[in-house]
Amino acid sequence: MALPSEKNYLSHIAFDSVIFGFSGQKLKILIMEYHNTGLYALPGGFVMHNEDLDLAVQRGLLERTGLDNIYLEQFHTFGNVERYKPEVMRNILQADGHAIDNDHWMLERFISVAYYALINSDKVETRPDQISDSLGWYNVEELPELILDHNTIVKTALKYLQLNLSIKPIGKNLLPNKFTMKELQQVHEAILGTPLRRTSFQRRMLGLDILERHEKRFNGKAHKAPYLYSFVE
Amino acid sequence: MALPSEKNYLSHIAFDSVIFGFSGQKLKILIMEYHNTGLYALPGGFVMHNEDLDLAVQRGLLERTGLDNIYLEQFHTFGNVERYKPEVMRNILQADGHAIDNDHWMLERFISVAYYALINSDKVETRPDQISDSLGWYNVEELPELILDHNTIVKTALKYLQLNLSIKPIGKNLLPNKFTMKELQQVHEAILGTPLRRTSFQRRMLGLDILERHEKRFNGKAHKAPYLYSFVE
DNA sequence: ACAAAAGTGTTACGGTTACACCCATGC
DNA sequence: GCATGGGTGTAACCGTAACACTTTTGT
Repeated sequence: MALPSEKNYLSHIAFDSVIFGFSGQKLKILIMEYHNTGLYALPGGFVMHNEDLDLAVQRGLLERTGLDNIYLEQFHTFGNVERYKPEVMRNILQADGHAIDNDHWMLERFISVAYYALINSDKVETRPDQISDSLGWYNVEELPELILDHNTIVKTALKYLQLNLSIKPIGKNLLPNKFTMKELQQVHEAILGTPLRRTSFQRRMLGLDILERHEKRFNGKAHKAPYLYSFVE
Repeated sequence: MALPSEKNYLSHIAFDSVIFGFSGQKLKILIMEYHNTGLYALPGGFVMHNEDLDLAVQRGLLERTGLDNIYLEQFHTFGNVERYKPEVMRNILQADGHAIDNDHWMLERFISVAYYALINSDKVETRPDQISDSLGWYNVEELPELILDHNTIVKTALKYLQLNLSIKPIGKNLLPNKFTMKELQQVHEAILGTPLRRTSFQRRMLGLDILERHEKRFNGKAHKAPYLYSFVE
C-alpha cells in the first residue's frame, strides 16, 4: 500500500486524537497497534494542503471509526524536540514493508496538535488504516506503553476533559441518547476518578436545566425502575 | 536586513503571542506595526529545527521585550485554511524592501500555535524586529484591525485568560512584587470586564491563602493607607 | 472635624452535602 | 413482604454577598 505522499500533506505538522469511549462503567481510549512491531500509538494523521486543521482531524476519525460528526476538542500542541525520534517512525514503516530514504518527509520532526474526541462506543466499527493492524479499546488506567510522548498526551487529555466536565455537557457525547442518572454518574466518576454522592449528583445535574426526563426503564431488576434522561438541545 | 532562512526554521509552523500588560487600570496588549504598510499584527515567529516550541516563544518574547522568564501559556492552535493569505505576507516583505520568489517558504501556509504572556509592563523596553517598525501597547478594547485572524486570536486569548483567572495566580505576573488589594482588584476587573464588589473580593483573595501582607503604602492621599500584598511562593 | 478610601463584623442567601425516608419493582 | 436500588424532603454547612460600621490618613 502506498505511503502518504509529501505532495499531499503539510510537512512538520501532525495531529493525534485521544478518542474517549465509555462502556462497562469504564472510560476507554482507542489505541492503535502497528504491524509487526508491538508498538502502540494514538491514532493520528497529517493535514492536507487545502484542509482545515479541525477537518483533518474529523477526516482521521471518520477513517478510523466510521463515525461522522464527532465531538472534538483541541486541547494542546506538543512541540518539544525530544519527541522527535525518527528511528521509531522508520521502524514502523519498515516493518510494514516500505523502503524509505533517509530524507523522507515522515522522518522529519513533527509538531503535533492534540485533540480529544468523545464518542458513544456502541456505534463504532473500528478500522485499522494502512500501516496499523489493530485498533482497540483500552481502559484509561491500563494503557500499554505508547510511542513517543503519547502517554503524556493521554494524561493531558484527561486533565482537560476533567476541567471541561463542569462546563460542558460531556456525558452527552459518551452516552446513548437516553440514559439513566446512574449511567451519567458513572461517566463522571470514571472521568474524575473519584466516587460521587448519588443524591447530590442527581440534584446538581437536574439543577443545570439541561436534562429532560422521559419514561422509566424497566430492566427486570428487583428494584425501582429508573427514569431515562436526555440532554435538551 | 536578511530575512529568516528556511534552513533555520520548520516550515508551515508559526507562533503568535498575545502579550498582556496592565497599566493605568487597563489591560493592554503589545501590537506590532509593519514598515510602510499600516498593517498591525501580533508579534510572532518561527520555530528552529532544534528548538522546543515553548522555547521558541520565549526567545521571541526576549527579542521583542528584553524580558526573560516570562509567564507563558499556550492556549490554542489556529489551522484554518482561510487564514492562509500569502499576499499579506508578500506585501509586508516587499514594503520592507525584500524581493521574494513566488515559492518562498514564508509565502506558504502556516499553522500557528498561540500563546499568551503576562508581564509587568513597567519592566519592558519594546524592540521592533527586522520587519516591523513599531511595537506598542493598546487597550484590549481599542485594538486596531489586525492582519489575518489575529483579532480572533486576541479574543480567544482573553477567553482563556478569564477561564484561568480563577485557578491561577494571574495577578502575580501582571503586577509588581508588592501591590495593593485595589490594584489586584483592578486587574481582575479589567480581565473580566465587570466591576467586582470590594469587600467580597478582598475576602475571597485573602481566603485563598496565597497572599502575604506587608507594610502599608503611604501615598499622600487623604485617606487610610492600604496594605501592600505579595503572592507567597 | 471632615472627606475619602481601607479594613472588618454581622447577617443573609444560595448551592451543595448528609442523612433520612419513601417509592417502585421482581423475586 | 422483602430486598434492592431510585427519587425526594429537610436540615446542616460553607463560601460569598450585602451592608453597615470602624479605622486611618491628609487637608
